[in-house]
Amino acid sequence: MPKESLREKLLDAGFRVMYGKGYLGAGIRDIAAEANAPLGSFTNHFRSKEDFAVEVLERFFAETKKVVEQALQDTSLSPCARLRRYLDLITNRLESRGFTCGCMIGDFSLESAPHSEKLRARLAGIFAEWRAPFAACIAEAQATGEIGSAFEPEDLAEFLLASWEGAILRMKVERNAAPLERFKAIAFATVFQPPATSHRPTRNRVQ
Amino acid sequence: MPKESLREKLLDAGFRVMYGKGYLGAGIRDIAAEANAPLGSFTNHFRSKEDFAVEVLERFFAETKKVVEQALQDTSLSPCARLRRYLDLITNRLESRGFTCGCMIGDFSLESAPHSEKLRARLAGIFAEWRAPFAACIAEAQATGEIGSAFEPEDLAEFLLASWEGAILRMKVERNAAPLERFKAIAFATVFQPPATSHRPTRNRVQ
DNA sequence: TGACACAATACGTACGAACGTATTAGTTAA
DNA sequence: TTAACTAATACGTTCGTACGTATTGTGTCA
Repeated sequence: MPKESLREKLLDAGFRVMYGKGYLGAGIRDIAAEANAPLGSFTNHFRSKEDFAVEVLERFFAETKKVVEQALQDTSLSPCARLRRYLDLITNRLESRGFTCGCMIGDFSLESAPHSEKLRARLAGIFAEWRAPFAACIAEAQATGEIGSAFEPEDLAEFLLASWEGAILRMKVERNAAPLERFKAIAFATVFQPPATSHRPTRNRVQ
Repeated sequence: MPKESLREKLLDAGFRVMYGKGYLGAGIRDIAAEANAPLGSFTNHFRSKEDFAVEVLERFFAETKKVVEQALQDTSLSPCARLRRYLDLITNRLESRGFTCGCMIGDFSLESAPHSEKLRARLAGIFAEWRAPFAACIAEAQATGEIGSAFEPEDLAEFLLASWEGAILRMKVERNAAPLERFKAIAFATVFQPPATSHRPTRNRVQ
């Protein structure tokens, strides 16, 4: 084998730079410099910036999945508490960066979905994959009555993750935890609560 | 007065181009070309792209405020129905663009908040101004019992707008109305509903 | 009334930097 | 020796911005 590859270092650096400055905002040279790698190594390992970004996004998602696992598979907590735990863990991570960075998945959704069909398609897949364990957890909560069964678990999971992205978006402008805490307080006091009345209608179907 | 100014045409074009391609994605030349204006006119009228973007954002917000007014001041509807009407009006607008464009305020929040302190500060102000009429409407709904009073109207308004931004974000990736309809269905069946039980605790305070 | 200075704007062009990408020579280790 | 990779440089384009000049309407004064 030849010299030790800089591929991993480039992806790590790309993760940091793109997380902070977005897809368009992060230049190839910024990334190479952050990785202490020459520009040629980038060309050697990646066909294009777009392909590179897909791999970086994959990395971010892999990290996110770890957090999901950590929170949602903690069977010492009730299903609902597990959901909350996930949001708390993410909150801690966002705080550690001073609330300046949000979620790369959300960032890419807004910024690169119009530019790159490749990224958009992958993002759609990521959302589906992301949602699954949450839907499972919500289904469990519905089975125990901890959450109302008025909506499908998949719809509630989508709602949770999408709205959470919205809270993160607000956080980025406000630069503090208030939008996150507000979301958690309201969501877990309303949507993710036992059914209020006993005469709930049959399960709603989101059209 | 000299020749007819191209300032307005440039702002209109900037609105269209930046709405579609984002702040970084939209080049000065794209905008000038869209306005059928020479590049020099841009320089003549605007100190910088950043300053230009603030004015474009102002334009978008002015349009948004019109929709807010149209929906929230329709006293033929109940307060809660007015909130829903706003979301429906926005849904129609998003549909007319094929769900490819979202909300410029949200887009700029993610994309330009890290780059431009000027834009970030204005965005924070815009959100506060945007929230006010919703908070008033929610307060009215709480007074009539149409919505529970467990949370402050301002917090609920923030929650509504932030989560709605999250739904729009998802819409941009999915390219259809499902995330929007899902949000409306769930939100108005849970958060924006009368208090479920009669023994609600005293009003929660979001920390 | 008419010449003229003025301000505001249009307009074409140019600058320097940064962009993403490509090329080529050199280095390393199996 | 050869494949994999580093390393440096170069290419063509586009970026945001700046400058110099032309053009146009307006107010002023002889």
